[in-house]
Amino acid sequence: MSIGVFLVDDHKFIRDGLRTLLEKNPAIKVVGEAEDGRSAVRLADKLKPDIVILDVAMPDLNGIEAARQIIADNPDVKVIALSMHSDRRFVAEMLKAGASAYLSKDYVFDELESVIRTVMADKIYLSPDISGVVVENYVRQTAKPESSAFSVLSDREREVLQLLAEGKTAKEIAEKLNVSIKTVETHRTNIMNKLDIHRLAELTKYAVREGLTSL
Amino acid sequence: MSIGVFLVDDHKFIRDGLRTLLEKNPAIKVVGEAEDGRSAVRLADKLKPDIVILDVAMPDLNGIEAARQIIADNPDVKVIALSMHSDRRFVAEMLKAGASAYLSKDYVFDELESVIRTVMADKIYLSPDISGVVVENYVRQTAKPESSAFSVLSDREREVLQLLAEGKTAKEIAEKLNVSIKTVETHRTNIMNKLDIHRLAELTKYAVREGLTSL
DNA sequence: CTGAAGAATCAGGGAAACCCCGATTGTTCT
DNA sequence: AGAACAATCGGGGTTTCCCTGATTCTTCAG
Repeated sequence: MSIGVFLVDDHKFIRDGLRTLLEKNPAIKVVGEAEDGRSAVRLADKLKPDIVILDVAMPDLNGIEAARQIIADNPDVKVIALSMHSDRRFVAEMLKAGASAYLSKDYVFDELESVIRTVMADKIYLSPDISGVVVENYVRQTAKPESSAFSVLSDREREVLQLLAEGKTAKEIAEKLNVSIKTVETHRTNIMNKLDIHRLAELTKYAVREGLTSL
Repeated sequence: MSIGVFLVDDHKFIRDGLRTLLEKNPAIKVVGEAEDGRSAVRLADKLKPDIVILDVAMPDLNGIEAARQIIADNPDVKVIALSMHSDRRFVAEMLKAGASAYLSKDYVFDELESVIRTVMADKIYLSPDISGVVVENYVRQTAKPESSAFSVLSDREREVLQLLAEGKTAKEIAEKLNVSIKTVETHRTNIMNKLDIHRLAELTKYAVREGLTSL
């Protein structure tokens, strides 16, 4: 039986590239695609893939958050994270979220097959440039209490923060999340209190720094 | 008679470093310092320096805008721009603003004296890594119509945009600029219309991309 | 020189955001 | 079981946002 792969990336040409690459291997079948985190979470439940290949930075719901939710819903799925940059925070958080592999896009086309073999064997795969980051972080792990959004904010709050930083109004967020405006406003207030940032502009910059949204 | 130099940088340690460096030369006298663009403009009028050494990225009023205003008020002054990065846009805009020199901070300590000699002789000085950028830009100048904030927005609008992106409210900006809140709000509206960006979050990200503010 | 265009200034008014309350439900951890 | 926290909603008041319209002044081309 073939390995079902689900592709999630906001750039179509990358999805196409991955699909082409993967379909050269008859043991692999691409069962679906998504271009943002939210639909990825939704589709993952339906498609029941063996592997999700997931971009770290995406609109609407970022890759880390999406990974968290996908893995929570489907404990057996293997998540392979793709990233443009080898940003420390992303790597750490992705792995905490339960990803099985993290590779920078430069290496994707060379490594993808061996990555899939590795994760299917329940092992962790890191591309060469990432391993360094992980080790380095591991070494000085005791030094920093690792504050940042990912520890202070709850999942939902990070989600709201990302949408806020993408320019959505409370109303739009409420509609998207299917909750009341008041709920979103409460989240916003709580976020601002937790971070001690009371200006939308500063919040936006914070979100960019934290990788919750891109410029 | 000695050459009067006015130092403008938001990092004290850089001002200190420059001062130490400059004062080794008896022909040079540091006549003052400022740590943001707005006070730089104000002080430049009083101090009447021969040379202003100006950081490109600063809070409140950025270096490019400050250079524009300082040169407008004091046509004879020589502006030496300092920059962390050799960003194309900054270089181009700084030179358009009338700066006499542009050097990346890596080179400051080696070159500063010869830079001062050069600009005092009414010549333009570019540090090695910058010259390349300028030439490159010159080569492909015909290609791009060079849109970006610097051509669409008026001086005042850029100023307001920067303050907005720094998290200031309309009220605070109004106080700082000594105009009515309504004026600032109109500027904001005009900015949004010109850029076709109608969300503060997106505006903030735009300002960061354009280098009007930093993360 | 004159009219058009742009820049800077300000006001009114409706929508949205912000903020301080309080409240319920469910989970999790001690 | 109780405490702590997350997520959900509501009331109600202040402030900010944002759009429309309007005036003055400068600039610049015809």
